[in-house]
Amino acid sequence: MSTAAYTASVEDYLKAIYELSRDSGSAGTSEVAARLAVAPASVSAMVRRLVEHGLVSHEPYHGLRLTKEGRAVALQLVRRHRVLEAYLVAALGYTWDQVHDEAERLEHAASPALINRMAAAIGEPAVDPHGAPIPTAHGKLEEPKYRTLGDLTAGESAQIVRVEDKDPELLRYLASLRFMPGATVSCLRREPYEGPLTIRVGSKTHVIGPPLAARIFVDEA
Amino acid sequence: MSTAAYTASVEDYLKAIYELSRDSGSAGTSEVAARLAVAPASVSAMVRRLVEHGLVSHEPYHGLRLTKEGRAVALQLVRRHRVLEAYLVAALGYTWDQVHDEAERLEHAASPALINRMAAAIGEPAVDPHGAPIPTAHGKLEEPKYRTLGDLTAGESAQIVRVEDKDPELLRYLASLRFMPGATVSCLRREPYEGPLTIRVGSKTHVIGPPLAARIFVDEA
DNA sequence: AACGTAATTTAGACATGTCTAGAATCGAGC
DNA sequence: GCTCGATTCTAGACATGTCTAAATTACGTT
Repeated sequence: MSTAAYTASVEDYLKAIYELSRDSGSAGTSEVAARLAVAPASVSAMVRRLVEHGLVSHEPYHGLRLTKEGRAVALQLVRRHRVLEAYLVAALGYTWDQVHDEAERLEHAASPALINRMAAAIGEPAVDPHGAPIPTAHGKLEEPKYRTLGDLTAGESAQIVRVEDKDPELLRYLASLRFMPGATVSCLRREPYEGPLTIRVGSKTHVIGPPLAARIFVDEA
Repeated sequence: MSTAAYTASVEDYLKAIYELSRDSGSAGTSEVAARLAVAPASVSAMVRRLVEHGLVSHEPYHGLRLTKEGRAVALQLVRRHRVLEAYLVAALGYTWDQVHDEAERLEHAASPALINRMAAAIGEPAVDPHGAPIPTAHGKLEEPKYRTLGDLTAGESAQIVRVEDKDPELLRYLASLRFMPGATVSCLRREPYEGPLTIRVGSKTHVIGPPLAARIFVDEA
């Protein structure tokens, strides 16, 4: 519980650990260091404090896990971030490649009340502009594991539901291809040996490589 | 010029010095300390750094002045603060007593681009919800010195143009009296020896003391 | 089972911004 | 012109969050 106010750094570490351990269950020191662009030693130092505050459990040399409290803090930050992104696009005319950095700064300063007002003003969206689901004010979040565009077999159709959100250049490229959440796509061809995929979206076809295809998430059409 | 990014603390000090020296020409160490709720020694330490960065000039024991660069930074912060206040009221349904604290946190995180979008979205207001003028994106600000409600002579009428903005309780009280920018007021009576003033606004009359009257600014009706 | 590499942690340093305690300075009143 | 009280500055300490360099641990390979 606790309404303790944590520093921006503490929140950033918790969010990083949350996102890294979402798939693998736990996060490694240098993974966290890489994501936050700090030295591994800095992570060790911070982790000591996070453990003291009961936000993280740490088995030395074997990884980090969030406690219940740590996860709650992380989810509130994720909510603030995603609501801000959605609001900037829906209410202030931002494009989806411009919102990540702005939200990254605002998320530490915006009060929960402001976030709730913003969410209400744009109709309580369920996902952010990149298709990432928004936790509720009570910290509930369902984050389905989708297949990626690279998992489609030739001839298969699907709907784009989410894309990776951190790289503005990637987002501009995807927008130019109309590879955006809601779009229906068909896999026309798959070249063998990890070769390129031919994808149709609308009336256009594009050839993309597997690394890009792995960053685009799809669901049943 | 310089697009150097200053820390939130540095910006806060510059804003405090700006606001304190606006009237008196220069600001004292303990005035700044009181406004920022820090010890005078902390101000001395910070001032040393501000001088090194060319943001403040300091004649030891005799006060602080902003340099051109320091004033530019302060004015940008003032702009961010006042645009945020105006936006929260106009676009998100905040009341004028709720916006100061929220804006105080957001002002350090909001980019100039966001501020400009917010200002555009609500029609480029000239003043914030308390009547304080908003500096332009280029840092131009005209801050007239108004008379106060306490300066009115009996029988005189005027228009409220601005009120002090930092005390939420005061703002709620003023709102309950309809003492808000735009309202036309008449001074019906002034009791002698710093006595209370009888003020009419709309169809109602209120009796207020000189300390309160001094915090309400008026102009020709 | 021992080795070597990679990951992790510890040790010690630094920058920022804060504090308390005490020294220096100013200026008003005598 | 001197003294006293208030203001301001300096000195030294501490908390947070970061770094580099060096020590430690884990684990796959041999």
